[in-house]
Amino acid sequence: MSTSARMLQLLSLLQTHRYWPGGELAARLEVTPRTLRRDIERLRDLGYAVDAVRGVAGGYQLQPGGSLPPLLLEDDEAVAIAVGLQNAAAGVVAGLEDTSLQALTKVVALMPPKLRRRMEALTSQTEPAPWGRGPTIDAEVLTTLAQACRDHEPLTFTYTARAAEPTHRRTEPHRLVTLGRRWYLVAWDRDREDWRSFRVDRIADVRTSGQRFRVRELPAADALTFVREGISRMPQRYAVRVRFACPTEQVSATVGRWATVEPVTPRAGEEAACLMTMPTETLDWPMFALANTDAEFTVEEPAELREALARVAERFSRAAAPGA
Amino acid sequence: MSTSARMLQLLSLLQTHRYWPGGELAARLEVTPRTLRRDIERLRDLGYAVDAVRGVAGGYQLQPGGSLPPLLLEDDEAVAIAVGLQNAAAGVVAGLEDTSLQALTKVVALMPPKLRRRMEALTSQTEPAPWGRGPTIDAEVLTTLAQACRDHEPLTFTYTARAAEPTHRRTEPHRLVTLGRRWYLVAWDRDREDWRSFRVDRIADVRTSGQRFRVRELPAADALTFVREGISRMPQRYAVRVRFACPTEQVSATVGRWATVEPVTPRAGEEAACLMTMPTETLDWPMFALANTDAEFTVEEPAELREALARVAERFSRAAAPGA
DNA sequence: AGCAAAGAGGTCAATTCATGTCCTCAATCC
DNA sequence: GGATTGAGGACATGAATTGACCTCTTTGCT
Repeated sequence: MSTSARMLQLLSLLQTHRYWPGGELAARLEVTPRTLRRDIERLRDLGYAVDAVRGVAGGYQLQPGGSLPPLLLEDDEAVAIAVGLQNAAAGVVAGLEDTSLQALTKVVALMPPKLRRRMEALTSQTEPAPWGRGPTIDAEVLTTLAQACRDHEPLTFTYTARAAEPTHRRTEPHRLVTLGRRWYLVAWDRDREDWRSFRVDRIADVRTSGQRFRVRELPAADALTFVREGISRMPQRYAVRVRFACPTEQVSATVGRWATVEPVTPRAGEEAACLMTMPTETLDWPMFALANTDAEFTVEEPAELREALARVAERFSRAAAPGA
Repeated sequence: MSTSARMLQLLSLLQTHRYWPGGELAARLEVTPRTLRRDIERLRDLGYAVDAVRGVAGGYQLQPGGSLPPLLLEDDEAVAIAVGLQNAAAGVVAGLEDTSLQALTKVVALMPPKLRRRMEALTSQTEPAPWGRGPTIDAEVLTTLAQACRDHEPLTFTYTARAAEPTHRRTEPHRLVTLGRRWYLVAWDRDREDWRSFRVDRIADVRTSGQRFRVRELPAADALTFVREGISRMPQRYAVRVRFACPTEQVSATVGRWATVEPVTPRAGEEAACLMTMPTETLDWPMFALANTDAEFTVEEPAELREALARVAERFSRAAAPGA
């Protein structure tokens, strides 16, 4: 085995176990202990913190150092990472979408096909968050887009705008942005000769040509504002406003960060009161929040929520009726 | 620079961009193009699929090959991976807890302290799943335990059993198991001289001595059964059973994999019917499911759910009342 | 069609590097 | 104190690496 290959293997071995007796490492690498010591020295020169314990039952271990060493992952671990990152990119971990996507792109781009298939299989059976994260995105599509943006490769895909026939698009991808649990691709449409933003979950059959294009300048402050401006002209979602007759904490404990809760002045006979504001696309999740806060409330907006509540109340009382 | 270091750097460069003109790579590595070609050849010999595009504007790119190359991650990416994995280990992605933990252990063990701090900071502000995943676990505790189990290192920690004073424990960790969104450590308690299972979220102040111990044999088929036997003597949760007057698909679309839904024979006047069975600790989530399936249903078990439904129905109808 | 750019790769000589052997020293545990 | 295990210097041998120079092929551009 060549020296470089051996160094990689040594790093890999050091990552799987905490302690490695020098003799055992030397045997695994099929070199003399002296050479092993030299290899360890080389690793140290490269900046990796290899600790050694002397004496009986001594050995080597890889310590956290100044920088992260190259990670040598087992197949299963790589799949776990990909699935975890996909979740994170989908917005489960707020604020880390971009970075997660970046890491995901790197991992997916290098994953052998069999691992990719395993990942796909696992993702499809992953439960989407109960409050409806919206349509699931395909990791492969997303990472392909990210890569094309990064490397300025032209993209073609079919796009199915809502309530419309699928259309074929030839684009120069510019950037991916995430906005309210959704991913959008900002790209120059070569046929329409204009900038467009595409919802990633409506993109399919992505193909890169392998070419590269010259970057154009986006006629907006940045990609995010471009998308936001485009969306603001779209039909609006719900803007839920609910008034609770209980302290702020009780509500925010349930709805967490997805809604803003502010205290308001309580009316006569109330201990405390607060107002929950929550932009949302579906009414499931606000209803869940309402069910779980054990407090009286009134719906200020929207009327649809009031109707939905009435329907649920009826079904629930029928189900809870003793005769049922 | 040594050859091995250069190979690692080359791999790293190839991972950051898709295309690299050979000349640029050679310049970065401070070698002649000929040597670069030889390095590329070496990488190929190591099993990495380096593609090349010839001709004008040609270059190299790293393709997915037979195995995953050593991942060279940026700091941010590593943090994103750690956070994503922690989520996955916490049970967001069912069925991947073990592997995620394994990968997380590897990443955390090698993360420089500054990254670890960034990870901790991010995790703490991560929103726990809305339906209550239970107490959050500390990634560092969890990975330390995992490492100690793997490497047979004695562990000491303080354990706070429920409604009891914290106690100091000296243990020989055996295995971590996950059961119903919780992590348990199965370990030999050196002071009590017996096997115990500890809930990880109640463990604090973990310390490893760096020693190693001789493994004992667990008096059970495996660690999972050991924990399960211990838990089965604990107070029971709810076993929800609800009958819907709608097709199976309509229900399973909402509750997904957290509940089993089986078709049952419909009564007179019903199109279809099914039975949902769902073991749970809190009633929030089944209520959410019930609200979202747009179908009539009856609660067979437990009585508490019926009562909770009645309470919610009342509050909801009050809130939906026109006078409100 | 022809040309320039860029990768593939053979050959060779000079040089560098890696290896194993043998040695002494320094911790560490029993 | 002795055994074990890592650290590391010295040295001879042999293998690997490098750069220079060359030819060939592919590709895009004019």
